[in-house]
Amino acid sequence: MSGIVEKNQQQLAQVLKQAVEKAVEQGEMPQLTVPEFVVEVPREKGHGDFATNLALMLAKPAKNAPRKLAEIIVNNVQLAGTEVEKVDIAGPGFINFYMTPNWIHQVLPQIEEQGKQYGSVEIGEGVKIQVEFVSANPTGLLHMGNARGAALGDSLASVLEFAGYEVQREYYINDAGNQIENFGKSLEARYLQQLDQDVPVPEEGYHGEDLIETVKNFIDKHSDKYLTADPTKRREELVEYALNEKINKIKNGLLDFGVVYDNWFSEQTLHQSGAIEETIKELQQNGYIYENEDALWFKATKFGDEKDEVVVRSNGIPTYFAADIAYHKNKFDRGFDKVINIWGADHHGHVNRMKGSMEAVGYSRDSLEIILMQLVRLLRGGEMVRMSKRTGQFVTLSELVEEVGKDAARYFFIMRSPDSHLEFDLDLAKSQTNENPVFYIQYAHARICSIFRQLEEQGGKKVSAKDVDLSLLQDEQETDLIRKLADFPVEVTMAANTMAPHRIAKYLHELAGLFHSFYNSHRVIVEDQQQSAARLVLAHSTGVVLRNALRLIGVSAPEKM
RNA sequence: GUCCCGGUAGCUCAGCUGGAUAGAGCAACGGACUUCUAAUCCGUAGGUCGGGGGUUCGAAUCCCUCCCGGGACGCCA
Repeated sequence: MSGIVEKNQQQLAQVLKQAVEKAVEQGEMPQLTVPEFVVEVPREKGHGDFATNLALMLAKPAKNAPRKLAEIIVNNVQLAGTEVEKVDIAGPGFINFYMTPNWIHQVLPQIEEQGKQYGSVEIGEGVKIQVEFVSANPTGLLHMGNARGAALGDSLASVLEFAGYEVQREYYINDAGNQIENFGKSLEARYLQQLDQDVPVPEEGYHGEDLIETVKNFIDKHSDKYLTADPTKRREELVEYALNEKINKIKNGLLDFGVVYDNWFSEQTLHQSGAIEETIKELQQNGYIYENEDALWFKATKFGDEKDEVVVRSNGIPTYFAADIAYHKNKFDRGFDKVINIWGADHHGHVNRMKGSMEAVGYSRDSLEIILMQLVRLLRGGEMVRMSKRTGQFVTLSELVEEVGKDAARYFFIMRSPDSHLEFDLDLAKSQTNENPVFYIQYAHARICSIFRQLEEQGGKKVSAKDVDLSLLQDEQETDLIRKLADFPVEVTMAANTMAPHRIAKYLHELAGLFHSFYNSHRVIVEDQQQSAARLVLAHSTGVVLRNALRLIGVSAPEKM
């Protein structure tokens, strides 16, 4: 189910290879194996529809000038059965192919036929991938970093699915360990404060004011019956209640953001099942653990890391890292061929030892892929919004969605590469003007829908691409748009291969732009029935592709604006 | 000090597994609404791709080095 662009590239690569082999056979070139070469789409329109660097790559092995070799190739290439109309040799030795004017039109019936599936490819071949993202501590609310991770992870998962991978979305709930201890102490302090006791929130605790709310809810339910209870018991009850509330809030917040997980994985289960102990034992047996100052250390340096890392503290409690090793081992045990984690850049020190630990338990370090995202800078009124989790001052995901809407938020978070610091301008995201790329794209879709509403009002009807003379679409704005539609499967492939959903955002923006140009230069519904039908097919196809691409990034395609 | 990410138009960023004359959006300037939505379009202008060296037929892209900005270097997560 690959697109026509890729089909033609593959076909050309094939005939080019045969041309070289034939030339060798006839003694026009010395004995050689055909080198790696590419059939690419030139940046310049004047360089044809496709071009190859084959002759340049042959220069060394064939010991001949590239342009001379290009001539030999062109003389030997068998183009019958291809859509090639003209071949040129240009520049230092590129071979340029010009296709028949209608080669690109085939994509329109293809889009009609495949509908929601158009653009999907099969490069994944059913390989099982897990994408774990957000996994924020259930001790608080989701902040902008989590939001970026949510948009990125969900979109990446969608892209991979569309590319033929079998994908699972997972959230890891850190509901155990040290931070839960602190969480309990913080809740306890807030609880006692509500009951008029003068107890400060611990220095290393959670100072967010949302905990006050949580504790109030707890008191509504249980009144002050834990005021005099055993502190351990009191904290346990508070933690259980609060975790439940927080996780539900996180779930709902993500749901409003269009993110739905296949699995919520609890860290507690790793402690309870003994998986952590077992994993440490396995590491020990493999010789990657040693003791120092009463603590157990993992030999991360054996796997290229800078220093070793504690897995069990001197007090006998395993570290977060130990749980993480057990957790990631568990992922691979579940049969995933590839595991992708999306982390904030502040976790980068964790990457190498995590990968190393997977090697230490018998998996490949390369099967664990970690995408690090850079920070989000929030701007309002041209000024940076300061965010501090410790003081509890930050904009939450829910607040963001309420302020700018799900669509704008999701688009803004994925429109930049994860490597780039994201500048999120709240005013821009809210603005309903041409500055805002989300509206620009959605407007293109709304316009298309409007055309079909108009058509219906006039009593006209849609015609199938198969019954239309598509060769009537020859104007530049028309063919540019069709060419872009044909690129969609290529974009999906690229986005999946490089794990880069921002490519889809960029593609959408370009596609919308080409549609707007077309729309402004041509009326779709015109007197000439044939012409009208052809343009309606084009408009409809554009609508399909816009919807498919928007779906991948979780942005809606409104019919009216 | 070591490691990671970035440095491309006034601003925000694509392009980076090497290809031909480096792109987009916004901002600026000049045009287009009796028309299927002007939330749009058309045009103009804007560049030492951080600096320097190297590899090659060819470098924004790969290698080395330096400079600048951000981040990470805990028996925290």
